[in-house]
Amino acid sequence: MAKKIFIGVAWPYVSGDIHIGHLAGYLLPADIFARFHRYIGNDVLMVSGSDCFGTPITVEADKQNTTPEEIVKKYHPKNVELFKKLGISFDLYTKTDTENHKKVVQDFFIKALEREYIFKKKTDQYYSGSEKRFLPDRYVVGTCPRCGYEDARGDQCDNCGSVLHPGELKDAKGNLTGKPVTLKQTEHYFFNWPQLQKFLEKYISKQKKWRPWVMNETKGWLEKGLNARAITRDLDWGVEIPTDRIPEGMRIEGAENKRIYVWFEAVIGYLSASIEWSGKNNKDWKDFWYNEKVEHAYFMGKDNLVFHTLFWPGELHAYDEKIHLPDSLIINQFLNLEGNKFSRSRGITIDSNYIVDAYGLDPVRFYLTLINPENADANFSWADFVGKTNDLLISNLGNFINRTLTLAKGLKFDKGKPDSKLEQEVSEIIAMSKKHLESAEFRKYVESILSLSQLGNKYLSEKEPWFLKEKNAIKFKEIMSNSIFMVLGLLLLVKPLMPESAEKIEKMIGVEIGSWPKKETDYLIKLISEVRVGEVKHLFNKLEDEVIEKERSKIKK
RNA sequence: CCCGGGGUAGAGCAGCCUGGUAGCUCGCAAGGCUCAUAACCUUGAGGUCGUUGGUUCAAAUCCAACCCCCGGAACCA
Repeated sequence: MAKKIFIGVAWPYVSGDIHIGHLAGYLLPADIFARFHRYIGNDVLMVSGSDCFGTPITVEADKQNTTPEEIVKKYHPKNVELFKKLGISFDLYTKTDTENHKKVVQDFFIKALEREYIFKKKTDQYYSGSEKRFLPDRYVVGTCPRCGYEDARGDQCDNCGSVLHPGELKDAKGNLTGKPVTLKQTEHYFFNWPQLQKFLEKYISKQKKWRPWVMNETKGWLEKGLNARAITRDLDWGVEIPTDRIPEGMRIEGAENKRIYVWFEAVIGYLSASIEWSGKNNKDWKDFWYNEKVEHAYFMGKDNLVFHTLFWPGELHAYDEKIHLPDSLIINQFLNLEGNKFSRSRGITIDSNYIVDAYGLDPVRFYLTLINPENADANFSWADFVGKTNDLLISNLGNFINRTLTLAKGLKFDKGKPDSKLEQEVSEIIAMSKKHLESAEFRKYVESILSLSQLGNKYLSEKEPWFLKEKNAIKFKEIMSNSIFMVLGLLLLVKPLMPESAEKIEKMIGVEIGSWPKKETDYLIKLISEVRVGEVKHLFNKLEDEVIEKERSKIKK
C-alpha cells in the first residue's frame, strides 16, 4: 500500500545566504510534507542540492578573489550543516558540480539533441572587449532607442517597457565596468520550446493539484507562446558541452569555451540526485521515475515557477516520453521582512542559523509555517513573531499540554472510551489536519492543531478538574483521561511540524507514536492507559518584548 | 506596455469561483477562573470590504475603467 513520493526541493545557490525566506518559502513546507508522508508509511525520496554554477557563483568568486571551485568548497558544507540543524530531512542533499551530475546532464543533453529538441543557431551578443567576454543582456545598459531612457537594459527598457534585441541599445556599455560593449557573433544550442507547446498545453490541462494562481501564471506563459531559448552560454564555469558525443554536423564552433547554462542544467539535478542516492543506498532510482504509482511533488518560490511548471516537464519529455512528470508544484509567494524585501546587501535579512540558535528550532518552524506565503506574499515581523510565539504556541498549545500533564502527574489510567462528543471533535480535527497535510495547505494545518489545543483549554476550564482532585477522584481521573486523549492527539499532529517538541512530549508521557495509525482515535484511546506522566517541563520559553526592539535594530534600513 | 498575485477592523488573514448588508486569529476592553509559562474561559468595542461607475430586488462577491504594492526566463525564495 505504500506509495512512492518523490519530493524535489529547489536548489539554492551554493554561495547564497539561506535566510528565513528560504525556510518559509520552500524548505520547511517540503520537510513537513516529507515527514508527513514518511509518517503515514509512504516511501519518500526527498532530494536537493547546492546549485554551483551560474553567474552569482563566479561573481562571488571574483569578489573574494578566488575560484568558483573554492566557493563551492567553502559554502556547500555550510549548507549541509545548516539543513541538518534545521531538521530538513533530505534523503540526499548534493551539489551540481559532481561528476555524476555532469554526466547525467550531458546524457540528457545528448538525448534531447538526438530527439531533435535542440538546434544550433548563430546570434549577435554583447561582447565586452575590456573584459574579453560576452555579457548577458541584463549586464548591459544604454539608452533606449524608443523613449530615450538612459538606464535601459540590454533586453528591456524599464521605463517604456519595450523589449529590446541585441544591438538596439544606443551607447551600450557593461553595467559593472561602464566600458563600451560591441556586438559579436556567437553560436549556441537552443532548446526548441515551440515544438513542445502542444505537449505542454495538454500536460497543463491534466493537472489538478496546482494552486490556482500557479495555474493562471503558467497558462499566461503558454498563451503568449514559448520561444526557443539558448541553453548554452559563453562561460568557463559550468557543465561542458559533450562535443565528442555530438554528430559532426551538429557541433558548434568554440564549444570548449561554452557551457550548458544553469536554467537548463540545474533542474536536471532532481534526476541526477536520485541516481546518486540510489547508488549510495543500493536502491533503484527508476522506482521513483518510471513507475505509474509514484507521485512527484516539487517545492519552490514563485521566482522559480516557469522553470518547474513548463521547462522541467518539457525537458523531461524531450529526454524520455516515458519518464514521470511533476504532479504537484507547491509554489510559494515571497516572505518579506518588516515590510521590505530580503536583501543581503542592504542588511535586510535574518540568518537561519542565528534565529534557530537564539529562539529554538520549533518556534521558528511553527511561526514560519503559520505565516507561510502560500497564496500571497507574507510578512515576517519581530513583533508578530514574539506575539504569535507567546500567544499561540505557548499560551494555547504549550499551556494546554503543560496544565494537563501537571494535573495528570502520577495518575494511572484505565482502559476505556473518552467522552464521545469529545472523541468526535478530536477525530474531526485529526481528519482535517491530515487533509491539509495531503494537499500541502500548511497554514490550515497549523490552525487545525491550534483548534485542538483550544478545544482542550476550553474543556479544562469547563470541567475544572482541579476542584475534583480531592473530592471526586473517579471523576477527576475521567476528565484527565479525556485531556490526555487530546494531548495524544496533539502529539500525533505536531510531529511533522515540530519534531523536537514531539519527542519532548513523548518523553514526558512515556508513550511514543511511531507511525500515523490507520484509525487514529481508536489508536490514541488505546494509548491512554499506557501514559505515565513523568517530569513535566515547559516545551517553549516565553519571549520578552525587548526582543522586538533588539532584533529590529539589527535590520538596517 | 504585457502576464500573474495582492489591496477586507490596530496587525495578520479567510470569504469572492456557486451574489443575499462581513468572518477567523492576535491585539484591545470588561467579567469569570486559578491547574497552568500574568496563562486559560466568556462577553464586548472596532470595518463606507483600494477608487469610480455598471448589472441586479440584492455585490466584498459578477462586469468595466482606474490607482497602489509584489513577482516575471540578469541576480533573488
